[in-house]
Amino acid sequence: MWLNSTAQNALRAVLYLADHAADGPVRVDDIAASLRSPRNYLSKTLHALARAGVLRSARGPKGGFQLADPPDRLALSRVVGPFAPAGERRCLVGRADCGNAHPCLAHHRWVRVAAIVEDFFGQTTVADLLKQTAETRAHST
Amino acid sequence: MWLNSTAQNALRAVLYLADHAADGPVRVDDIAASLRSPRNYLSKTLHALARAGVLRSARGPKGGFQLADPPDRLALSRVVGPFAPAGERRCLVGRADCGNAHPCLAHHRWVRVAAIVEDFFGQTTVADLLKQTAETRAHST
DNA sequence: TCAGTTTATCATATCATCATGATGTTAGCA
DNA sequence: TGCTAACATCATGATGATATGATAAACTGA
Repeated sequence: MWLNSTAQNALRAVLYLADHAADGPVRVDDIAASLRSPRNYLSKTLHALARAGVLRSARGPKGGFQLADPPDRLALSRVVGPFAPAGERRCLVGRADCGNAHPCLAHHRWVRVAAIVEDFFGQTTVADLLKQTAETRAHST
Repeated sequence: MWLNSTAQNALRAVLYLADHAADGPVRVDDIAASLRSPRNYLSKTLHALARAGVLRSARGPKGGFQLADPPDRLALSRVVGPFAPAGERRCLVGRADCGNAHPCLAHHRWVRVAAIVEDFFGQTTVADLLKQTAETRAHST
């Protein structure tokens, strides 16, 4: 819905890595198989995350990808940001000059909603999502 | 940001039509010139809105487009909905089977945010946005 | 150093979206 | 009827996202 499929894959891969943090570096093949995601395309995506400082990558035997920071230091915006369209504006109708100074008709109502969404990505960490499962498991058990 | 450019054009065109409701049918050429939007592409977009019951279209002299309902009966979701990707799911990471029964890791936190956004589109009407300008004008005058 | 493993990257293919131009279709009016 | 105005639609192309396959580069362990 809100994220393009590349960003979705990136987020799923990061969650997978966070869940397998204890295993050390994880190979692209393993992640791709688990997510049922195309290998080389995922490789490119993960490499972009490495460039963004979200992951660390290592080549050769014993190589693979792992988180560069602990999950509670990793906000979703850092995972998803590298895959957002370049000129991402905040105007609902796409006006380049829309802002508090020159608002479009929808601006004042829309900024409030947009802020909530941005907060979600900025405040929620990967650790929060993993915690969520722990709670769910506690309930369902 | 959140809407593709077709949906943005649709919304801007509808706002334009609501603002010029008194003029009777408005020609595509006039709308396209005002929005600086490609004529034929806009025509296709407006036709889709007509099929969706948002607009009425008439061909020939004295023809053009106009709103099918009063602006206060026209929620933004009706304007924007016809241009949302078909399989639009609500799962943040794109899992088809994600829901309260089989939640993905992000589900519980994300549904709250998604609901707020959906409320915005469902509750806000075109009339609300026009009203907004009136208020802004009142302040700035 | 050499062989094997794994990521990095390039060239290319595919598909949907966005867009243009040409042509078809319908309505009003003399 | 026939002309003109206006929307409707078709064929085609441009662009960017998604994806595949081949190859390069780097690391490990022997």
